[in-house]
Amino acid sequence: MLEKNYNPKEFEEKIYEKWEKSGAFQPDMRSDKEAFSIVIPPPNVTGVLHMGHALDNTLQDILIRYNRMLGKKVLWQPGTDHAGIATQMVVERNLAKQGLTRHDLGREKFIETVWEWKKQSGGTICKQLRRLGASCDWSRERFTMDEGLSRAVRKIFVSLYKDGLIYKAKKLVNWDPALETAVSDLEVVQKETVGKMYYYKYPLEDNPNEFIHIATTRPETMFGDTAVAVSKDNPKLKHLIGKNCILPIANRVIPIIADDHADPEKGTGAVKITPAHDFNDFEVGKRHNLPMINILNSNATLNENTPYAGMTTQEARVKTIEELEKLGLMEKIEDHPMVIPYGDRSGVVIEPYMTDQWFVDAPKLAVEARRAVHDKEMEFVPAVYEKTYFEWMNNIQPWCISRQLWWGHQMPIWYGPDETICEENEEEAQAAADKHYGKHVELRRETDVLDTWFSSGLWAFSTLGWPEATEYLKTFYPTSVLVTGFDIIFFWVARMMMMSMYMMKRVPFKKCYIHGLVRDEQGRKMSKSKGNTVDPMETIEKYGADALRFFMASSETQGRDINLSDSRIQGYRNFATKLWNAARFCEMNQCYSVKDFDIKNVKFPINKWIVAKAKEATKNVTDNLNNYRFSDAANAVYQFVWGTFCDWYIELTKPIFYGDNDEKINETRATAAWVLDRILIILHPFMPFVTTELWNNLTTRKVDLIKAEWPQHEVFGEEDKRVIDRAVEFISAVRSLRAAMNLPAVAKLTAYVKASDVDLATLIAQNNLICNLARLDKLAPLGNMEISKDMVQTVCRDTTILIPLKGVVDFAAERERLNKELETLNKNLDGYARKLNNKEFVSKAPEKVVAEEKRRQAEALENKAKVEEALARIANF
RNA sequence: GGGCGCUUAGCUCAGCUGGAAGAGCAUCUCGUUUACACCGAGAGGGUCGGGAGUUCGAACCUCUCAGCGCCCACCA
Repeated sequence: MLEKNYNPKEFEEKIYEKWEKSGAFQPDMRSDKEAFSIVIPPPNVTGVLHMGHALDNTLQDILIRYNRMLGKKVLWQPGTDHAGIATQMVVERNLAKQGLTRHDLGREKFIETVWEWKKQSGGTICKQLRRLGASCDWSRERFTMDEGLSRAVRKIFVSLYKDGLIYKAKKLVNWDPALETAVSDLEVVQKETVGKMYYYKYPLEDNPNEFIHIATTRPETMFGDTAVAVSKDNPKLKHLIGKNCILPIANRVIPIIADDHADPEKGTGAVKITPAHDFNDFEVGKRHNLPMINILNSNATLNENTPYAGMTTQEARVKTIEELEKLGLMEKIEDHPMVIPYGDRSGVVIEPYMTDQWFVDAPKLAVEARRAVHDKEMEFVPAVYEKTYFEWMNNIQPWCISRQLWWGHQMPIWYGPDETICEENEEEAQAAADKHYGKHVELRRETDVLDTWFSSGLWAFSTLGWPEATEYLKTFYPTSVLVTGFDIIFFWVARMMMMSMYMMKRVPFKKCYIHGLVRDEQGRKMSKSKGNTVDPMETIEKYGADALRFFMASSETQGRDINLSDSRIQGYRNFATKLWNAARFCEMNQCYSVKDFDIKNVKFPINKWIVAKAKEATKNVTDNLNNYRFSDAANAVYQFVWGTFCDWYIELTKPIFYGDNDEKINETRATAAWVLDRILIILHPFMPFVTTELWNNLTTRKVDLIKAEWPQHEVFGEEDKRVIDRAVEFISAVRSLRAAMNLPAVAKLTAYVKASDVDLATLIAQNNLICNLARLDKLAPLGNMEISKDMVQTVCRDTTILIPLKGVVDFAAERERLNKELETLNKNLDGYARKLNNKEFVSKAPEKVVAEEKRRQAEALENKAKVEEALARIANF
């Protein structure tokens, strides 16, 4: 017996354990069925589940479960990411609590500590994914720093290097002074701020009483100035080109050069050039072969190339201004709106910084990655995201992949006395070096590690065993679909495309489903600092994982952000309760007691009706899932379960179950059980827990629900829905009339019906059902009976329903009701007439549309006549 | 500056190929019934941001105006 109440806590975790233990998540490799695979976007190994994960993984699990039920060979490949910067930061923060830095430990010991930390806290998010119901094949769990994946990283690195697609260069890069590492363009976030614009002047060398006027937001960088630029088209300043000026404080002579970077309209028209600390100036410096003076230490304090060595940039700025004022060179300071780059992890100001770094030739790799999407080898869903993808790929810059961190894949680069060697391991590197030099030489390994996204870029094939030609790789690559958020398109999707096209010559996934962000109830972005985050674990605790999942699915309309809504999640918990109670109803009525009943043989109208509706709902869910229309799919099940099965079918079965027609009872029991099973099947991908619990408790089963067959190509005929559809409409019409007339539910009424012979017969045949649900004691043909003024009337299609009220009719109210009805009818009739009198409409619109319009007009005319009749009847009361 | 979206019921949002405007929540009225009050029945509520155009027909296509948002680049 089912418990009286739906209580997800009772069974969700138990069910999951059973699934996992039974190997239900593992593909049957012996099967020759079509393969379906998804690689999970690997969460940070030390991360905890947030609502974004809940959405992302719910969608994946729906696709995985659906395809598994379709009988495919299904793999959901799970794993975690070492998340270089993020993880290193966490561990360093922990060390800081003990007053230690990573340097106190040294590289080796520090890395050991990180592994230790990973061991401790690394499992959290995977446990949480289990709680959500994610049916990943955990036996294949991978980690981006696993031996196998590390080997893949080294192999592809060497390959790229030898193909000239990885190179080292001294370039200006984004430098994070807190982490003391280079970061990529994508890891820099630009923030609007109100800063200051400083106007001051540099004296000319040949006449110190003449000046060139400068405007800058960063006066402290002047010690790195190696020129001042003006535009050759600047009539006011071009006479200065070729002269020199004196850099105050430093007292260094620098040239005034002509360069179009200097916009006559901006600032003073003259711009100081600091090639080592500004991306534009760097380009100018290259054009004019200017010296590049680095003025910063790696922690962004000023270095000995400046008079203010050791000061922070802020301190140096204050000092510089003071000095300039003393020298009488300072002119004015204005507020100035500007954008300042911050590190997305560290949150500190990013400095353009000249260092040796390693780059991937992304522009070259982008060519194939672009083509594959262009040729639809990989398709974005929704398709608009390919515009974002192309836009970025078309403007792609070399990708800085070296990080001056300790936690990550150390680059497989060794330096000999004057040679750089790239091999997969030390032995090979040594051998190559020895051969090159003709003797044994000492090698020094590059200390930089790789950007985390380098190894994630290989995820689609490295997790499947590459570089080995494994069975899994052969079977599941390319994967079927990648599900991720739009914020990851550049970081990950694009990199995976480039890496996969380069190494595998095939796309990593055939489809890429992009979803939006989960926001808070007011549509604001969730963030810890705002304090508006909601922990999915708490939601699951409160409403169950199924409710949260269903919320995610039903809210997911392609590509749009989702606003979290507690009331909606609660609503889906209620939905699960509703289903639970419907199942209890079936249980109480011994629906599962009927053996050997073939659903193809149903005879009775309500059963034929619900079978047809169930098939319709199934098709609806199937079609929508096939098109990644999660909300439509979820809503189709919801609507069928609650709106059709519970609200109508169960109500319709009651008079049968409470009656004494055994044949009817038996067939209805069997049908109810069949429909409930069908519901459990099509709802399972969305709500795997409650459906499984019910599946297992209602009767003994030959198959587990997780592997139950998804109904496809059903051969039995299209059952007649018309009879019950008519009854439903009829009942609704009577109920509506009762409510409008304020008739108490206890009052049993008689309804007389005027309709065509066919309709009449149809309705009378369902007499029992209709009377029960519409609270009538009698349903009879009007026949030749005279319509009295005491009858209230309503129309439903071409059927007129008349209910005698024996003196209780409030004629004024009734007149008002009828008049209102008449008004609507007239309005509609105007519309029909306007259309049908329009010759163009009649001649140009498809025949079907015209016919439908005519039918509506005829029906409305008929109804109008009936209403007018009724009004006439009570005119004098 | 470049790109991409959004504006539909009080709220949050659906509406896929143009053919009588939908859901959930909220609101109002009423509740006979052992599946369910985490419930049932009924109802109200929309010039589909403004304007113009294409079309027999526009929430949907085109143009335009207004407001909002996101991404990328840049601002001495």
